[in-house]
Amino acid sequence: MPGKRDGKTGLCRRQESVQTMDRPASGGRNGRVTIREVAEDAGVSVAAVSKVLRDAYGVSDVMEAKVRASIAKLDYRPHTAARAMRGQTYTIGVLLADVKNPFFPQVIDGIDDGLAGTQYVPFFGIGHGSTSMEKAIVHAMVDRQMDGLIMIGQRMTDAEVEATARQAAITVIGHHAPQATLFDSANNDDERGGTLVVEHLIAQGYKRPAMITLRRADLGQADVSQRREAGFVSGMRAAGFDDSAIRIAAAADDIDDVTATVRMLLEGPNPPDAIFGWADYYALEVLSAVRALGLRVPEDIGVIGYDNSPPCAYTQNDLTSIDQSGREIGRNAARLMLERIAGRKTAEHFVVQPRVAVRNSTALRNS
Amino acid sequence: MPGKRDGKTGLCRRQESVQTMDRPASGGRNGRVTIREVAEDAGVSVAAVSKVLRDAYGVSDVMEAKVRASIAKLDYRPHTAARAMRGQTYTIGVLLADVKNPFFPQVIDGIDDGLAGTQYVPFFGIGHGSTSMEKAIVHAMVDRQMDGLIMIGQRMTDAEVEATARQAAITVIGHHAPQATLFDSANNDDERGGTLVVEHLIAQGYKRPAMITLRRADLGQADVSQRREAGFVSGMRAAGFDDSAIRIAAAADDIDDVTATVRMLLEGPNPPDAIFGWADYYALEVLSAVRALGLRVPEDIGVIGYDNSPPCAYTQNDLTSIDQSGREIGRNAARLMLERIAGRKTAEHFVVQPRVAVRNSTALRNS
DNA sequence: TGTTCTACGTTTATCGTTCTACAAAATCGC
DNA sequence: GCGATTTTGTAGAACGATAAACGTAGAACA
Repeated sequence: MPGKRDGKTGLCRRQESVQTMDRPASGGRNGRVTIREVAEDAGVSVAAVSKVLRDAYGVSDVMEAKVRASIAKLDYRPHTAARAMRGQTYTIGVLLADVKNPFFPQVIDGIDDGLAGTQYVPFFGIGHGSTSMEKAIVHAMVDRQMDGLIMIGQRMTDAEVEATARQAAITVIGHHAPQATLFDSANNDDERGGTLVVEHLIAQGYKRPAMITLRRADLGQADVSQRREAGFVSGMRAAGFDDSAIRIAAAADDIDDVTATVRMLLEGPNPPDAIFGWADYYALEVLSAVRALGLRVPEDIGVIGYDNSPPCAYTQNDLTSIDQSGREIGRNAARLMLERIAGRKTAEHFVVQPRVAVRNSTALRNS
Repeated sequence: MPGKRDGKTGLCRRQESVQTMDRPASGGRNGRVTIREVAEDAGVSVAAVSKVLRDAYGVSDVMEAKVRASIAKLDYRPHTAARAMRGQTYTIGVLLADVKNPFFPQVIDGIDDGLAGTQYVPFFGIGHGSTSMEKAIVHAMVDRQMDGLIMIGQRMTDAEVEATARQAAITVIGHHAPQATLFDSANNDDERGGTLVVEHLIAQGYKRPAMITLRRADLGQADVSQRREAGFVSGMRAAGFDDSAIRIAAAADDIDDVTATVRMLLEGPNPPDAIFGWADYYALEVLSAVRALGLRVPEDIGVIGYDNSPPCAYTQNDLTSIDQSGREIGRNAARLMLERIAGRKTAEHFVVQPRVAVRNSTALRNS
C-alpha cells in the first residue's frame, strides 16, 4: 500500500460517503461549460457549435451569431484535451535548448508576433543543453498532441528530427538542414556571419584573430557553431592566413572552462589580439576573462560576439556582435509552422543575412 | 481498418484543395500504440495496464512485470490528451513573467530538480511582462487541463489567482500572499532583503543610498518590488535617515527609462552615492548608465542588485547582489505543487532568508 | 464450516470534442 | 415548375484513456 496512490477502490464497506463538493486540484471537470451546454443555450446542435469554433464550412450568419452570443454569455472555452482526441490542440511546442542564452528572447518575441491573431498558443520546453532532455521534451510534446514543434538551437540529429516530423509539423531554428524535406528551418547565414567577423576584425586593424567555440561531443555540421567556424576559417584564408595560423579553441558551456581557455590562449605562444566568441553568451564570458587578466578592451585585445543580444549594448560590455535578426527569424519560423499545419507538404528554408553591429569592443584603429 | 481517415468533408471554403491522405502535421493518431494493444500483447485487460501506468492499487508483481514488458516491447507512450479527459495530464504549467530576467533560470533549475523522478513534465508560458498575456496563458494552461500551475513573478491579483486555484493547484513564486489559503507560495524574504541592502551599503561607508524600482500601474503590496521597497525604507529609517531623505525612483521596464532615471537622480540636487536596483536586470542597466556618465564604480557610486544571478559574477559587472537562493525556491515550489496535487488542502508558504553576495561594485571602504 | 476480508482483475460508462454521413431546405438552370 | 445542385443543419460514432462497480478466489477469522 505504501507508495500506491488511491488506497480506496470500491472496497470501503461504509459506502455511504457524502459526495463532497470540494474538487481537489486534479482531474475532473470543474463546472466547466461544455460545448453541449452552449448548443443547448443557442438552440442548435453540438456539431453546429463545433463548426463555428473551427471556422468551418456550412455556417449561416444567423447561426454563427447565435452561437457566438451563447459562447460569450456562458464564457465557454473549448476543452483542449478533448479537442486533442479528435482534432488539433492549437498548441505549438517550442523547444529551447537552454534558457540562459540572451539571444533566444528575441526569437521568442518573433514567434509571438507570428502567432498573434491565431488560435495557436506556444508552450515552451527547456532542454538545459542536454540532448537526452531535448528528446524527452519532444516526446512529451508529441504525447500531448501538439500541432507543431519549433526547436531553437537543439542538437538532435537530422534523422531524429525527421522521425518526429512524421508526428508533428516541425521548424528548426539554429540548425542548418537545407536538404531536409520533412521539416522547415529558419536561420541566418551563419557561415557568412563567421566570415563577416574576420573581415571586420581585419578592417579594424587586428592581426591575429582567434575563435572560441562550443565544445560538445555531439555536434554535427548542421550546428550553428560549426557553420560559424567554417565561415571563420574561410574568412581567415581569404585574408591570407596560413591554416596553421587559424586558431579555434573549444570550451565547454561553462564560465570556468571559457575563462581557462581564454587564459590558455593569451598566455600561450603567439597570443591572439582579438577573440571571437561563437555566441554572445560566450563572448560576454570572454570579456569577463580578459578583464580579469587586466587587459584593456579594445586596445590590448578585441572581442566580438554573435547574436547582438541586448546585453551587448550595456556600457560595461559594449560588445561588437553579429546581428542575425532574431525577431525576424522567429517570425518566419512561426509563419512556416502555420503554413505546414495548414497543409504545405514541401520544405522551405528561410535564411536571413547577418550584419555587423559595431561597438567599442573592436574599436582598435588601423595603425 | 486503416480505412479512410480524412475524406475531409468536401467542405472547404473553396474547392481548390485536393486533400492528400497522409496528414502528418495535425490530428489523428500516427500509428501510435494504444493501451489496448498493450493489453492484448500482455494478455490482460486495459484496466490492468492503466493501473500499472498510474501505479495504482491492485496490481500483482507478475502482472506488472508482464505489462511493463509489453510497454517496453511496443514502445508504448500514454496519450496525454486521452488521459486528460478522465484523469491527470502529468503536466505542470509554469508561467514566466518574462524570459529576459536572468534570475529565472535558477528557479527553473530548481523546479526541474523537484520534478525529477516523477512523471510530471513542466511546460512554460511566457508573459512578456503583460498582465493580460499572463491571464491568457493561465487560461490556456487550464484549458489544457494541466494539473498544476507555478507562476513566477506574475502580477495578477490575489483574487484572480484564487479563482484559478479552483481549477488547478497553484504555487506562486515572487509574490507574497501569506494569508492565502487556496494556493501555496515560495519566496525569499524580500522585505528583509531590502533592509540588508541598506545595512550593507551603510557598512561599506556609503552615505546617500537611493533605490530604483519598477514602475507599473498594477503593482500591489504582494509584489516583490514593493516588499523590497518596504524593506529599503525601514532599513533607511533604522539607519537614522529622515523620510524626506529616502529616495525611491521608479522606472519602466526598459533600458532607456532606467538610464534616464539614473541621470535624473545623479544630475539632480544632492545626488545619491549608491544605487540599489530592485532586481539584477535593473541593476545591470544602472551599471551601464553610470558608466556611460563616466562615473567610477565603486568609488564615485556604489551599485547593488537583487537576485545574485550569473551575470553579477562577470568581471565587467562585478555586481554585489542579494542572493535569494533561486534554486532552493524552485525546488520547494515543485515540492509544494506535488503535495497539493497529492491532496494537501491547507496552504503552505515557504520563505528562505536572503543574504548579501559581496562583490566589487560596493567596495567603497569606510573613510 | 461458514463468514468476512483482502487482493487482484475485468467490464463498461464516460470525459468533450471533431467529423463523416446524411437529411432538409434553399437556390439555380432551363 | 421541376430536377439538380448547393447550402445549412443534425445525429452519432469515434478518439484513448480512467475509474467506478463488480466478480472471484483464497486467506484469515470465528
